[in-house]
Amino acid sequence: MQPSSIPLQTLKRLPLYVKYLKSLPQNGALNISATAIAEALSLNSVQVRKDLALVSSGGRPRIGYITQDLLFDIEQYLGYGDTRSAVLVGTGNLGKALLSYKGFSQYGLEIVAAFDTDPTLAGTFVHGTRVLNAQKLSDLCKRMNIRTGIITVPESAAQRVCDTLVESGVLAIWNFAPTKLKVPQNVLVLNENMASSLAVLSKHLNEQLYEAK
Amino acid sequence: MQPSSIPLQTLKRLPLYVKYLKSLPQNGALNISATAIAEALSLNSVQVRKDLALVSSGGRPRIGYITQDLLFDIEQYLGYGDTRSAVLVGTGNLGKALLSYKGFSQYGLEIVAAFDTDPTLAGTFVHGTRVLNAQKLSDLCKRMNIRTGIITVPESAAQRVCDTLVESGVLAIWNFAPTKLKVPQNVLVLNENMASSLAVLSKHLNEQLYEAK
DNA sequence: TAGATTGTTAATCGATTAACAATC
DNA sequence: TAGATTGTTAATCGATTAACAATC
Repeated sequence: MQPSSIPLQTLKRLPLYVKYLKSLPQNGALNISATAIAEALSLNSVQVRKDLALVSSGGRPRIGYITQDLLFDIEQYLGYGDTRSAVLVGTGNLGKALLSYKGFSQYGLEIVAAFDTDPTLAGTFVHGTRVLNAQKLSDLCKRMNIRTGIITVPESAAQRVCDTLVESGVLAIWNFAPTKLKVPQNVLVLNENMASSLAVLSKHLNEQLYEAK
Repeated sequence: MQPSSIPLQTLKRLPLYVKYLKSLPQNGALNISATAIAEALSLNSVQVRKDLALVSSGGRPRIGYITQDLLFDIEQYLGYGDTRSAVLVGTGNLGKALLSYKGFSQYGLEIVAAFDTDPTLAGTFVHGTRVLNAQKLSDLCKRMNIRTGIITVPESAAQRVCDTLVESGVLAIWNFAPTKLKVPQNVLVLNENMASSLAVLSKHLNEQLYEAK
């Protein structure tokens, strides 16, 4: 497999296709067209065709794709096949919310343990995931070859946690703390930025209310 | 004020500038340069200069901006001045996490009430916010002129909640349910899409692990 | 003055959309 | 066959980055 580089935006849309294909009735039509997918997801049909062409070669004019084959190809591409183990650090409200989120395994991610500095939490379970003392973070990551870390600690602790994760071999970090993490070049940090979203919402409202006058 | 249209990406970066400017020591330098901001946030300096020029005219060569004036201009632009009231629907784990998030008021958003269909929750408080029966959603939105709604209900209920919000005058919806909401053209829906983020993480890992071989 | 920093114009880049030939 | 659907090439669009003159 080539470490081929598809456009980032395409990559982000692939899970939408997976979700839609899975939502189709099992006893429905055998085939699905890019046009139909585009229609259902309110996307441009050329865009969908291009996306699909990048990860599958099963498309046939007039017929479309065999639904199950297409689904397989996309999941294959995304690497959903082999489930990835992840750790979550920080079992505050947001951490708990993520732990309770049922959808992760569907996307090939399994949170094998959660960590917190509060010693009274050690040994407890949150939504079925064991909480361990933060001191054990590095050990467990190394021992289990963990490559993905989710950071849901307060801003003040985020960089320290990040450093520990990186030092323990983690290569991808999903950061929910509102801070810019410093990492080596080979480590990917994905920031979930609520403030940016709020700015977009807020501005839209300003404009709507202004124009309404 | 014009309903001027700055680039979406600029809009998303503005909160980062606000946060950084607020983090500076009160007794520090009076001025700040776009160059310094860019450096601190790991952004391109031309990009920052362009962003700032769009919302402030206080920049002076060799000197930069007066920190407090710049902060005021950005916040002014974002409309953080007048706090916006919002409602949150669905007090599951994610809803609770958002309610506990202290940062909203900082961005001009105040969640005035939360709603849930579970009648046993009615009248309780979650992190200081009152939980009301979902039946009262429409009434309260209309009465309080609520323009922003946050949806943290399961996918199956999301569209129904969305319809109620829109019918009650809400113009901006922050959707955490993994579904595409149908709304009139003047309503903005901002989707918080965890699956897309996971796809990006997952792919990066594939490549890292592949290349490492 | 010298040079750091601004704002702006032009070039580049990445993604979307339009146009269209190929094909089942 | 006719026409729906594919994949691809070209045009457009939006954002980033480079180059540079203006200025304090």
